[in-house]
Amino acid sequence: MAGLKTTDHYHHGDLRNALLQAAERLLQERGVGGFSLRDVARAVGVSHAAPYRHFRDKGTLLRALTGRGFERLRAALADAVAGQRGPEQSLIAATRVYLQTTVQDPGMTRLMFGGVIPAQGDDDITLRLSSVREVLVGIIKAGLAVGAYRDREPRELALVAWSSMHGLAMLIDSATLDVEPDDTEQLDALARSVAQIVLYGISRS
Amino acid sequence: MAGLKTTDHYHHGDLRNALLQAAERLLQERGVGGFSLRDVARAVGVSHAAPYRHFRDKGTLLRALTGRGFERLRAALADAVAGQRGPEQSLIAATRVYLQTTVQDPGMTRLMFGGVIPAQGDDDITLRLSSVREVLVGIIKAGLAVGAYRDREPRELALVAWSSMHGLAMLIDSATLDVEPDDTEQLDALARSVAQIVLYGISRS
DNA sequence: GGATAAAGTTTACAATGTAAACATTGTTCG
DNA sequence: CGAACAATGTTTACATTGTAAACTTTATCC
Repeated sequence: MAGLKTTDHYHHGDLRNALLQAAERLLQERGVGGFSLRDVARAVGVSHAAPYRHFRDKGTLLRALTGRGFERLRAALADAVAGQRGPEQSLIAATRVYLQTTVQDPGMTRLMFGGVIPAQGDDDITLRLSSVREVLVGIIKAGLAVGAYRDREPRELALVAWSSMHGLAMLIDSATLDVEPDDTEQLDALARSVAQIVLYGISRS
Repeated sequence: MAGLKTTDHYHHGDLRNALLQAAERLLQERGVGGFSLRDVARAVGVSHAAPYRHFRDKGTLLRALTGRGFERLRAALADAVAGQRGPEQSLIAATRVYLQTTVQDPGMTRLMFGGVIPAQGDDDITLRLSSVREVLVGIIKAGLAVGAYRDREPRELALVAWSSMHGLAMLIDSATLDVEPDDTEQLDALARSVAQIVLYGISRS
């Protein structure tokens, strides 16, 4: 049985998770560049080659991290949607949360959406990603069920909503838009503005 | 006078531009990762330290490249808008071109919007970037002038349009959406779909 | 025509990702 | 119980990279 004593002996006990955790912290602090496997090893207090017993290479570790990121995004979205009354409020809330989650941790966001990682081919990521999509599609379907939206494929409408919130998030994250990431008021205002117009756009005229 | 003879002597003649050109090609071929200054130097046939006479460091070269990217995007957008009749067609055309330009060269796109570079503080980039924005704002203003759109700040409406096309582009570029980058038909269809709904959204009901 | 600046080169170094060989610990089966 | 074996760490080694420093060659200017 794996001892929880975390004795600083030869075997760590739960190195894989410790590495992921440290990596996540470093990612937040120094961004996706300036992120070295050796630093991660150092942070955990283990030799620089030790991570290779748990991850084939740097990319594999990063991919595992990415999975966590998508899972958190999914959870945040699902939470946001859960507490809302109608599909309209849901979409606005989702947009707000998407923006917040994504701007709050730029390192993770870049990892997830920056194309650093070959996400294709990774089943875990593909799965979690489609879970994120499903939340958005779910919002749209709810609206369609009430007859509030234009009669189109749910996926098509969801894609527009997703693109809008995602684009806004990326523009902010890449500093293309000059927005203070900590100014939640401004963030919420932007989210509402965009979500509102998307709602106009997908609603029956 | 700077000789154009390009003799392979000690002095290259126009190394700065040669480096940028080679760098752009490498960026396309190998992406923003796997992009080494030394490779660039090699490609031009010059010692690995030579680039430092023209660029303070790797980041500076990349920033110069980024500038080119934004300029091309601006030009492409301006061109697309120029040949259109009304603001509606302009927006659709702009979306299509934005998508195309951005998906066609993922390396450059990631460089421009991937947050690899500290774009803030670079006057050149800031300028070119706001030129891009101005094209979009221009489209909106044209629509507002005809009284076609909701009475809001042009910048607000432009932001929605920008977010939508940008988000769609980024989702495709990051392989989050499973779209063949070469399938221009599908790309155009997506662009039209998104632009159409944005138009619905910003139009007077 | 010689001083000086500009543009290249060579040499050097520290950091990184990763492979290979080795060491230590936990586990399993006679 | 103890010996084989697998799992998990460590050390050593190497090629690649970014970048600094010292040196060399060419162009320019009085």
